Amino acid sequence: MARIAAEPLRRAEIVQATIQEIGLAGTLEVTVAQIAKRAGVSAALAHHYFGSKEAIFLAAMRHVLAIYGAEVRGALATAHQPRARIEAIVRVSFSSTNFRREVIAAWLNFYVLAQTMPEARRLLEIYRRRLHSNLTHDLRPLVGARAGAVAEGLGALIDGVYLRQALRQKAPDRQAAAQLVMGCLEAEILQGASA
Amino acid sequence: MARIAAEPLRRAEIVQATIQEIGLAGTLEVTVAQIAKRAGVSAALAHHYFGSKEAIFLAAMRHVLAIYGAEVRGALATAHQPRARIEAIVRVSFSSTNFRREVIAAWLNFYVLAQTMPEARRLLEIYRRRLHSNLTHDLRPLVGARAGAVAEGLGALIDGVYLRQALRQKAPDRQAAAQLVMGCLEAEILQGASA
DNA sequence: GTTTCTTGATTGACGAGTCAATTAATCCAC
DNA sequence: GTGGATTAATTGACTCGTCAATCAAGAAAC
Repeated sequence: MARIAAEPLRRAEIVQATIQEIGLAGTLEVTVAQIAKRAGVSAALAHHYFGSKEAIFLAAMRHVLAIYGAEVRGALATAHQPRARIEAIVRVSFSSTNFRREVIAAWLNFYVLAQTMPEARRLLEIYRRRLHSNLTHDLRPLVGARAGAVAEGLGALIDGVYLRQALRQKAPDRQAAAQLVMGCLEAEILQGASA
Repeated sequence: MARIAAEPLRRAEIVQATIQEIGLAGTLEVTVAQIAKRAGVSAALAHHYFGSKEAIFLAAMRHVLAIYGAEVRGALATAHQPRARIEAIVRVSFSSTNFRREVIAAWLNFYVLAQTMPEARRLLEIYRRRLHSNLTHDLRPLVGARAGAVAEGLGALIDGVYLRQALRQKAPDRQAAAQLVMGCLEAEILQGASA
């Protein structure tokens, strides 16, 4: 038995390589051989640990979502006012991490996967529910009972703005993206105040 | 020479079959043979008319965008008040046509394509510019100088809401989607009035 | 000497694109 | 009108390549 557990290490390397290859191709049309080569192992080993290509993709998806989740938690840890916390979430959603080529490719392809792979759809649902829950919590003091509905809108807006920035010819303008979303939030808060 | 021009007819059939196959697979991982079979022709003929699989996909993308554009024009033709015109655009974006399985699959996969195929990105840009221009035009009377910025936000919101509705487990709630977007519009108008 | 790690080799299948050949419609010269 | 020339429409068969998954067997650790 190899003393140090090789399995977790290899798995991580393969997941990392998968994300990089997806970023390079822009597609899920990457071969297990390419992934394995980048990870410095044989294709057979990748199959040995994951069982199938599909499982490799799912592991990669979980990894990307986990990183996003960790970033959000990190940003929330230092923000305490409701508005600041919402802005933290928005900024993380448009962080440079999330606009790296591989991450963009991962998200877009996960949307495609979610159509036909129940597990992929489930993962996406989890991401959305957590975002919704975070937003609703901090919106409550700002817009009261409308918090849930506004969170729904803000979540969709974040996705939409991300999509548009990700597919621009020019480099993404993260500042503008955040401002657009925060501007919409201001409008919703004002409406709440005047209603 | 075949009297009746067979080419346009065949091309249309192949494009139609392509969209259906993409919808069925959820992916662009459909073979030319599958497409051709559904269109009732040989794979060789598809290659003969389009030259490559990539060209077939682009033609399908153009077709989906053209239909969307036509629907928008149709809806705008009967709406004359600014607010009604904007609502018409929103409703068309969430029309049952656009939530058909094939159309959803087409859009999601075109996003993926746009990362690496300049022509696909260009087509997407055209769709966005037209949407932006339509919205800005009708927003002017409602929010004045902020029309451009608000149009940007509404456009992104439409995309985001569409994405979320398209990937829900449950059937898309078109009514709720439209209301969410229109609600956001109201907030923006109120903000304009109070500023 | 047993367990884990690792791979080369292989299998069995599929797929994009090419090509030569077949069919059939249209034209034109007479 | 008629028969050959022309051109478009169409395909089956083929090429060359790829790829996911399997397996048996080789290292290496304990």
